[in-house]
Amino acid sequence: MPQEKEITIYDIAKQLNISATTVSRGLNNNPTINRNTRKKIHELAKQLGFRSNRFAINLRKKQTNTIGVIVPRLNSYFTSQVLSGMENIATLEGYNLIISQSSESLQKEKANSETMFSSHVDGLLVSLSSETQNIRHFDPFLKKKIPIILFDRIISDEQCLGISIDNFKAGYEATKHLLKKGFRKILHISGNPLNFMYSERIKGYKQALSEYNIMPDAKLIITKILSEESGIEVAEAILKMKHRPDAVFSSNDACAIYCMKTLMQAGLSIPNDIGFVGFNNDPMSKVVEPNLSTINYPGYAMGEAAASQLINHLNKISDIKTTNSIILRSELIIRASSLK
Amino acid sequence: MPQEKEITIYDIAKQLNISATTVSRGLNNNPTINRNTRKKIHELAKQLGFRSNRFAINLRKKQTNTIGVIVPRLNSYFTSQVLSGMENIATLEGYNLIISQSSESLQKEKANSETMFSSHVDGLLVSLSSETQNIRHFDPFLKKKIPIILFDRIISDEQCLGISIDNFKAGYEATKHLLKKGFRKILHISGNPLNFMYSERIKGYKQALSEYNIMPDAKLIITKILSEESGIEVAEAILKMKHRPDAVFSSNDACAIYCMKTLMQAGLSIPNDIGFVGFNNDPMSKVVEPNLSTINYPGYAMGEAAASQLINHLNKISDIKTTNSIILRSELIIRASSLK
DNA sequence: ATGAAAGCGCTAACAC
DNA sequence: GTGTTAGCGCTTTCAT
Repeated sequence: MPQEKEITIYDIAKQLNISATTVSRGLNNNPTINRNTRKKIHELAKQLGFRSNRFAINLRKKQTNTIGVIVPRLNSYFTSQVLSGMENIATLEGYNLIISQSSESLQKEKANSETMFSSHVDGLLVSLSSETQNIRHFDPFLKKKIPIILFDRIISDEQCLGISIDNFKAGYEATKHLLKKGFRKILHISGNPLNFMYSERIKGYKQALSEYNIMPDAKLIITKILSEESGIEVAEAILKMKHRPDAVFSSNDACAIYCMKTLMQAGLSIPNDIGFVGFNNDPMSKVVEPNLSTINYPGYAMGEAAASQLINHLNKISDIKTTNSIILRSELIIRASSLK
Repeated sequence: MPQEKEITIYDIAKQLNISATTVSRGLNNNPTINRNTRKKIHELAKQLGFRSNRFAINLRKKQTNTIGVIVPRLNSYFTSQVLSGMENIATLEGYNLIISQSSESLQKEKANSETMFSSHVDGLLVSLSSETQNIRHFDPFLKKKIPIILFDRIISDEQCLGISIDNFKAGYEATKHLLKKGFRKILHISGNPLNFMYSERIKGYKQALSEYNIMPDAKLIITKILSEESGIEVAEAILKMKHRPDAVFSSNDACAIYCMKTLMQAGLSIPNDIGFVGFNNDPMSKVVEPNLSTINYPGYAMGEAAASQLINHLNKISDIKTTNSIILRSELIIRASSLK
């Protein structure tokens, strides 16, 4: 199979005895070009197997039709949902996605952003690493008016649109639900509260408690990295407590599930001894027995929203700057783990 | 914040009173350039906020440092593992990943491949859609000697390296294990057997049976799309059977789990009434009770292997053509669901 | 309705 | 060790 030479608009021009300019215009369906000429151009292009060279186009137009995506980790169910939503919109709109993960490291996030920058992405979709406290490392993009949309793990910033759920409301609803079901001493497993999304959930948790005249107890708010292991650790801590909580609200399903399982192994009954509500609606939450009540976190919708907002902005259909945040609907899913 | 003009090597050249060529060489650390000059160039570049224009480079070099990835679906645990492995290697080696999903549709797979083609990816990493029976739609790549590596969902092809596990062996080991534990009437839930990976597993299943002098029974091999729903359907079918199987080997964990759960709800005991082995080692398999025995499917390692093979080929360190397939180690993980 | 010419930013051959 | 020159493939003035 011989390596074929790449066909260019000049090849088409030569064969048709017209100029490259005309070919270029014809290919782009510029209406100033005669219908007939256009048709001929398209036909020959197809016949010769012409494919336009994106790099020449990019070089000229200074636009790449590429969107950069940076996520904390690729190997999570939530991320895969988000990417799926983004990919659908991007493909539909003729954009490519280039994707990288920060592995929850600020340093890697910076490195990724540099790569994205020198790849001249048209826009950026970012979910911040857990280490990230500000977004000054994205300033080069902002300086060049390259739009950035933050999603899920966001930081409030004048320049960037943020897309997330109402974490306060979610935390409030989860806690309120447990209270309604008669649970009173509710332990909360949180991620790093320096992170806006976790601090909001804590606020919601406290608000719900206050409505039942319960003073939040600092010892009942445990900060963890929300892994399976930390779920087990929390369970072990609970087992050692003199006055055990009667419910747990965890900011993550995996953590909740392994906590539950460890407690059950120790002989406790869920939800009778301890009720549980998780967060994310991971597929695991429907598998564990009893099924875990949780907050549905709309990953796919979030991916779609982020991508279409960005593309609309790029196409000047809308302007990110006029909106500062978009709140997606999340909802409490009540299952057996919180029904005494 | 004013939109800054893009800095080019000419700007650097002018300020340093040297030629653009020297700047280019200096930036690329070409040793023919004086150490001192190089240092000056790098310093000024940094100071001016210079970023090289990939498109000019690509246009010249006809190489994009971009790898295209096409997967059947983005929103799966396995895929997310694979991508994570690929991303790590690619970033390390200075390659970008552009990612798209076929949604198990041949037509979308073709469309994706065209986009990748016109994006001039340096190479392609593909896991085929369930509809795909041959890879002729990738011929344009092969004609241009753009390397393609197939992974997971592969088809045997002269031109492409395939990376997968030994599906025959995995099917054999899963079945053999059940037989060893005393199960004799083993139902197998398979994906579409036109697909090589599933047909191999079936062969392994049959081989194990034959070693125990058990004739495979066509009614005990059920072809499904391997979703949660099909797991439930299979369970319902089993409940209606006169002579029920005493074990199930499912080619997918989710399917196995929902089958198990449905049977348990109907009062059957796992593994005493029916033993179970799944496939993939999904996180769910460690959550369900009893824990599901399964085949560990090394997604992360597969992603790494595929990416590094491709990059080595691109860097002429190795040649894909000399290898035709790479088999990754998979292993049986024995848990409670198959221990009578 | 079409074309000529210039240039996007970079690198590689060839010179010195 | 460094510079000159040409050209990658395309689009976009400005002409006609």
